[in-house]
Order: sequence, then C-alpha cells, then structure tokens
Amino acid sequence: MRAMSNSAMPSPARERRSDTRERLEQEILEAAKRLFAVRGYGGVSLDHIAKEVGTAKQNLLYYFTSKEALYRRVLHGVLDVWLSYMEAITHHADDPELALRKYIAGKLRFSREHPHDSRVYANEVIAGAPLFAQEIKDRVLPALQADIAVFNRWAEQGVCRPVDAAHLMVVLWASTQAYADFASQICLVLGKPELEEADFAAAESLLVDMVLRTVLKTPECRLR
Amino acid sequence: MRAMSNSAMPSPARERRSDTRERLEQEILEAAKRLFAVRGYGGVSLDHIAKEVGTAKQNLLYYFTSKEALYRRVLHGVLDVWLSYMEAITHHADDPELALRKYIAGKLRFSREHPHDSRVYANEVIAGAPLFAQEIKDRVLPALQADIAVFNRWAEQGVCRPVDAAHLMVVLWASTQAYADFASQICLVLGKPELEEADFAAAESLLVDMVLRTVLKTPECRLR
DNA sequence: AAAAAATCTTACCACTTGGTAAGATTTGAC
DNA sequence: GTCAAATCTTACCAAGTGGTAAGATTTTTT
Repeated sequence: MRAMSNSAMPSPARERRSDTRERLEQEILEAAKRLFAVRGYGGVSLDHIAKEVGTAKQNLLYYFTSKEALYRRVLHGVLDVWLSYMEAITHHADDPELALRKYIAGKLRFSREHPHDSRVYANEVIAGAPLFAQEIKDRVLPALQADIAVFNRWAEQGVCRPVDAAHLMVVLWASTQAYADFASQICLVLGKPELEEADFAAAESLLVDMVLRTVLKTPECRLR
Repeated sequence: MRAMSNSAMPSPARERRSDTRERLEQEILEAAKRLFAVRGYGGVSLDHIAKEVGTAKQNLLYYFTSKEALYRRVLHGVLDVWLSYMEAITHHADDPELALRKYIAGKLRFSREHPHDSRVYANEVIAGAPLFAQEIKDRVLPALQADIAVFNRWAEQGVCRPVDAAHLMVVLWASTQAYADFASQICLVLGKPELEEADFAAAESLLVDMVLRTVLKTPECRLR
C-alpha cells in the first residue's frame, strides 16, 4: 500500500508543480492583460503586474524574459480569442443572412465576454501595431480576406447586393468592438453605470437590421 | 517720429513676446498630442515632448504646471475639435437625409484631418475616461442628446422609421472614428501603406447607404 | 538707462523603471 | 535520504521619471 505516498499519483489537495507553474503563468497573463487594457503598454510597470498577482517583479522575469516578451504573449492570447469568435461567415458561406447574423452576434459576444482582450487589441492598433503587424498579417488577414471573398461570391451569384465588402467589415468590426472599447462613453450616453445584456441585444438588433437592409436584395420580406 | 521705436508697434520681423509664448505653447500642445495619440498618457515622458519641441523638460513645466495639466489641456483641445465637426444633425433638423449625410461626412472628415485628436480621445475613453468623464458629461452628452431628440422627433412625425437613436449614434461614431484610430489595420486589409481620399469616399458612400436604408421610410426612391 | 517682469537654463532630488546576479528555498526523481 | 532541477527572494544597478529651486538671460515697461 505504499502507492499512497508515491509521487506518480498527485494528491488532489496539493497540485503538481507543473500545474502550479501553468496556473501562475496564466494568472500573470490575465493580470497583465487587464492592466495593459486600461493603461496601455507604456502605462504599466512590471511592479504593477507583480503586485496584482501577489508576487515579486523578479519572479515575472523568471517566467517571461522581458516586459516586451510578456506583452507579446498577451497579444498572442488576445488574438487567439479574437479569431475564435470570427468564423461565422466562412462557416455559413451558403446563407448570407445566417452568416451575417451569426457574425454580428459573435463579435458582440466577444466584446461582452472579453472586453479586456478587445481593449488590448485596440490599444495596439491605435499605436500603429508596432509589435502586432506581422501577426495580424499572418493570422487576421487571411480570415478577413476569406470573408471578403465570400461576399464577392455572393454578389456574383446574385444572392447579395454588390457592397464594398472590405469597408463593410470595417463597419462591423468597429461597431461591435466599440461596445467593449468605448463602453465607458456608451454608458454615459445611455445613462447607466455599465452595459447590460439588453444593451447588447439592442445593438445586435440594430446592426443586423442595418446590415441586412444594406446587403440583402429583398430585405422587405424579412424585416418589418 | 519717435513712433518707430515705440513698442506699441511690433516690428514684423521679430514677433512680440506674447506671440512667441502662444506659438510655443501651441507647439508643445501639438507635439504632446501627437505623442499621447500613439503611446498613451503613461507611455510618454515630458522629456520626449520637450525634445520633440526642441526645448528642455523644465521649460514645459514653466508653461504647464504638471504632466497631468498638460494632458488635460490636450484633451480639452481635442474635444473642441471633436465637437466642431459634430453639429450637422441639429443644424439640419428639418431634413433627415441631409442631416445624416452631413453628419457622416463631417465625422469622416474629422478622422481624416485630425487623426491624432481622434486617437487621444480613443485612448482616454478606452482607459475609462478617468480625467475626461466630467468634460464628456458637460460638453458631449448635451450635443448627443440633442441629436437623439431630433431622431425621436423624426420618428414621431413619421418622417423616419423608429430606430434606436442612441445605438445608431454609437455605430456612426465607432465606424467613422475607426478610420482614424484603426487606420493601421484598415491599411493592412486594403493592402496599401496609408488611407487615401478614395478610401474615405468609399467609407462615406457605404455608411450613408447603410444608414439611409435603415432610417428612411422609402429609401428605394433615393438609392439604387 | 534702470527696474521689473517674463523666460530659459543649470543643477538637483527622491522615486520608479526594466533588468541582472546570486543565493536561498522548495520540489521532484531516484 | 540525496541530489539536481525548478522556483522564489534579496540585493543591486544604471537609466529615466516627474518635479523643485535658484540663478542667468532676455524682453518689456518706465
């Protein structure tokens, strides 16, 4: 019965070291993301992040080789999440209305569920994407161009009105992302302390309405 | 003829001191704006700004009592410009189509002509408007609410479809501002080094199209 | 020309910044 | 238990931070 003391079976109370490491690394990334989202890269110090996590700055530098390396990891994670919400159009390439509805809903859900990610992304783009440009080129652009290609096919086939797909994507991207990035001002306009489910529903309804009226050939059948 | 040497008439070659002061103050504010736009409040030091202007940090602190005071002045100026481009709707309260066309054109012109202002504004809002909230409440909100009131009146009078005016304003605000704040990414999507007049024209055309289709009761008459 | 006011410069200051080096402690494999 | 690896802590460091104090210079007023 010496199996109990055997280290091969981790006790459920105390987690294995590798688990601890991964968890702490995640905690650091989370805290860094929150802070970078609000104050930007230059406005956050390693000390801030370390204190938020409850450890020492030097320990961050044990896990991440430099502030920039940490920031890059945050950006990478943000892009993972961002992309995961963005696949509606190519996944419903046979049904424009459904594709657009799902796309808008997905991007708004991203803003609601991951506002920090959205703001980190926005900060980086506003700064001119000095560290992000290559990754955007490699990962975002193909997805976007696939979406644009689908639009153009729809237009060719006569299913859709011929719209400028690239600029339509910009409008959708900006409008949905605003509900994360610019939440503080939207709250002021709506006169409430924070955005609620109903506000996102109203935004979705309006955006879907606008886009379908613009894109579909016979929107009257579907929209009252 | 002693009037020539009298200080009441400044020689055109050498400007008066008060003029110098005002010009230097403007130069400082401009440089600060450019830098804050790109790197955010925390990412810019007084030394950066001073070197950009060609003077010493201590001289900045002679003109502005602190970094925060300088930043506040920048914000204030940004808001002046922002508001000056935003009066179309209440100025054409009798013609929805014209009002919306002018509004969209004006906000896009702001993005094109004052991208730095737009980015400073965006950075501050993303940060939760810690220094800006009061000024937004005092100066932006009334303007926005006037716009919303005009929309509601249009809807009551049956000139317009009843849209959610607040969210429509968000969409317009976000979409137009994106062409300044997110220019770096839009360029990547469009595959060009920087946005040109034609891109803004395309954006305007699409946005006007979308909004009029959504807002007007009989868009078919006007839009092909 | 002299006095006063405005402007700019030099010299500091205490504090924070990102990062390094090395020792102490904890953990896991045997 | 032993040893090595992984992890965390302490002690630094040079450079940069926002800000102050006081003197030097220039400009304006008288």
